[in-house]
Amino acid sequence: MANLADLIEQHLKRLLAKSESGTVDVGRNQLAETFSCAPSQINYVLATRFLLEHGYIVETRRGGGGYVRITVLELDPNADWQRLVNSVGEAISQPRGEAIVNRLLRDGVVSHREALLMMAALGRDVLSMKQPWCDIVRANVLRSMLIALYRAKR
Amino acid sequence: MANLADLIEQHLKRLLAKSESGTVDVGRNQLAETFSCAPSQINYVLATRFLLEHGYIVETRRGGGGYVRITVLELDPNADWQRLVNSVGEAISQPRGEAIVNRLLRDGVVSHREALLMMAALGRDVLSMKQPWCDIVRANVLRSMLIALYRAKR
DNA sequence: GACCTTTTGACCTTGTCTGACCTTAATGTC
DNA sequence: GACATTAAGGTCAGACAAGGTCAAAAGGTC
Repeated sequence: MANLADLIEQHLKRLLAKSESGTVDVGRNQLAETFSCAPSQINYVLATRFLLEHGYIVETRRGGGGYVRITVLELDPNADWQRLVNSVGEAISQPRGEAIVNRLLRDGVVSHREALLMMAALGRDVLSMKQPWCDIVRANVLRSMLIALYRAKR
Repeated sequence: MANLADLIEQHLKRLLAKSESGTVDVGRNQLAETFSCAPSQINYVLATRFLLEHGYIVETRRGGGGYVRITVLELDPNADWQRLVNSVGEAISQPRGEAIVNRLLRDGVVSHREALLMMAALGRDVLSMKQPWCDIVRANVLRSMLIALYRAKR
């Protein structure tokens, strides 16, 4: 438990816990400097510990004034959302994706227009690829949209 | 958000929001003076944030009494769909895709939630592929969503 | 020793900012 | 009116400031 990646992970999670907004901005190079490591080490930590599946959103920007922004999603493990997001899985077919959207529509979670928008993004011909990839990308898109809705909930 | 270009962008957008006519006239050198930067920095901001695809028209005039005039170009949701869909093209980068969505939001064509939904579907890591394909799929997704919105109009 | 995780370094891409030099328009002078 | 002067804005290459990627080396674990 004494490796760098764990230390950096803890550091970031402490920062997140302290922040009101559930968001921290850090500089990749600066953070690497603090921990005396290669900048790409920061990417490793982000890629292994701050995945969407773990309830984090990482956004970055390059160039002057660039940053790494981490946002924590307070996912309630009992909430229907969590189950919903899990139900998407690694890959999902078009009919199963549409079924999820239809249920959201029926339950009044999304509007008619929102449902149309989601359907439009899940179409087979839209994600014009061969089998396994098509379903994987569809799962990514759907999961990402579900999380966006969840975030918009407040 | 600590870079000059963003500050100047915000400044100009505030001016535009305050203006009745949806137009502002500024002096390039004077503005550069205000922000203590090179005049060409102003051109950089105009070229990266006030393009036609962002919904702005920039006109300038040189010589004595010269000016930079920025006009907000409002999207007409009944007429501009064709052009909008065409502007997506065969392939589109994430920033350009987001610019289109931002414009839809700005002009009240989509709601906040709808915009979030669209953004969620356009993310880099969501369409987890390498270059040209990533942009091609993003274009398909965005085009499909625009068409869905258009159809929902009736 | 096979396998997984961590760490680094070389090289890449994107975004910002400046400075030197260019073009155009208005105004003043003869 | 011709010409010079002055007052704008335009262009572009290049420096600078981030973050991204990937493969290979190093370190742990069983």
